Parts: sequence; C-alpha cells; structure tokens
Amino acid sequence: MADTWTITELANEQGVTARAIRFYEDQGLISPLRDGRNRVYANRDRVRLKLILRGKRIGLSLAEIRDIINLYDTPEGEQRQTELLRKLIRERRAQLMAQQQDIAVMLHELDNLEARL
Amino acid sequence: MADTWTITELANEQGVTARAIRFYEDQGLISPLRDGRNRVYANRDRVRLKLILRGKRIGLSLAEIRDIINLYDTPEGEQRQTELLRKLIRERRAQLMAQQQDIAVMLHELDNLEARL
DNA sequence: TATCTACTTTACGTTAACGTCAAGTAGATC
DNA sequence: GATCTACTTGACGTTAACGTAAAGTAGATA
Repeated sequence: MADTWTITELANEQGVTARAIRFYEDQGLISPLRDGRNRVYANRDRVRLKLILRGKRIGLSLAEIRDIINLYDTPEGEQRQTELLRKLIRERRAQLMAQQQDIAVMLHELDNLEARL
Repeated sequence: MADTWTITELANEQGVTARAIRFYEDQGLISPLRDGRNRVYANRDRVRLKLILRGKRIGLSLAEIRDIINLYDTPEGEQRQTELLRKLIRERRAQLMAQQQDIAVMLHELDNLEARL
C-alpha cells in the first residue's frame, strides 16, 4: 500500500473529480504537500478528504465541514477555547442526532409504504 | 386548530419563507387549492411540506424529494409498477441507512474529540 | 373612497459547488 | 528532440434553490 497519492489517484479511489479536490483546497479544507508544482497527498490528507466526503453525503455544506475540521485542528490544551469547543461539539452532536431522527422517520414511512404494496 | 392555512401562516409555522413554498410548487412538489388567486393549504399540504423540509434537512435535493413523493403518490394496486416501486424503496432505504452510518461515524469522532479535551 | 394589508405573478440577481475549456509545464518514452 | 502523459493555474460557464424587487389585485378598515 502506497503512502502517498497523486490527485487523480486519490480522486479515482474516492470517486470524485480532481477538480473537486482542488476546489476543497481553494476553500481551505485540505492542504497537501507539493513535489515541485504537483500536489502530493499523504494519509492524513486522505483521511481529511474522507471526512469531507462523509460530511457531504449527509448534506453538510463545505462551510459546515470546515467548521468541523476546525474543531479537529484546534491545538490541544488551549484552556480559554476549551469551553467554546465543548459547546460547538454539543451543538453539532445535537444537529446530527436530529438528522438521525429525520432519517428514522423517513425509514419508517418507507416501511409503511412497502407494507401497503 | 384551523384546518386550512395561508401561505404566510404555513411559512411562519414551518420556519421557511413563502417564496420557498411557492418555489416547491413550481417544482411540482406541492399543489394547494385556491380561493380565487390565493393559495389555501389543507392538512395534507402541510404534511407534504413537512416531508419536503425533512428531506432537505438530511441533505436530499428537491429532485430526490420529488422521487420519494412520487413513491407515495403512485396509485395502489398497479401490479405492473409494484415491483419497480419495491426496488426504488429498497434503494432509498439503503441510501438512508448508509447516511445513518455516516452520521454514526461522525458522532463517534465527536465523542473522541470531546474526550481529548 | 382612499389607504392598508396580504396576497399574487414576473423577472432578474445571488450563492455554493463544482464543470469545462484553454494554455502552459515537466518528466518519461519513442 | 518530438510526442505523450499527467499534472498545473486561470477563467468563464452551469445548476440548484431560492432572494429580492417591481407591479398589480382584492378585501378590510378609516
């Protein structure tokens, strides 16, 4: 298993276009190293991309995903920030759980629908 | 409890703009009756709007929501269509369950994050 | 009867998230 | 050394989902 990827390798693997990945970089969501002009993606970039795509699949905007990434990237032990971070995490968790609920309701309705057939 | 609503009443209640509701109508997602030129929303329209907004909250596009609505609106007992319907329902259910999974992973990551604080 | 309020339609504007050329470069291959 | 391949950086185009006037109407109220 390689430990670095080119942009097209990563794009193919993750099922997105290279253009999309470059766009995420423009938006400050991912920052690969360079080999000359060319982008080189390490595993942490790959993990980051997966996080982005997971966020997209559940309907988060890139701005919201950036907020979540910022939670991850905040230096540890910054006491002044900790309380704020906890709050943001709680809010995000509440939103995700509400989404779970919405999906549960929809699944239930699909069950009813199928039962009617 | 009233059994009909004006567009602004419904908009305020559901936390969206009247413009958005009219847009959903343009897209064929909802079809209220009229009192002269004015739209009159009955309870089934209200339920329909809730379905639309629930879909939006979990990141579905209006086109996808329309597909789901079409599942609901298909006349019962159309034997020829039944098998296709079952298939569409199964696919949609699979997608929703995948989304549940994505959300579960994110919730887990938030837990880890909070634990680090 | 004039004004106010809540609706209507029409139409152009806006933002997010890329798609789609165009033009250039750098390394490998014929 | 020319051609091929995989990258690069602009820059303009596109679609979805509304926002935002503009201009008109119909019923209630001063």
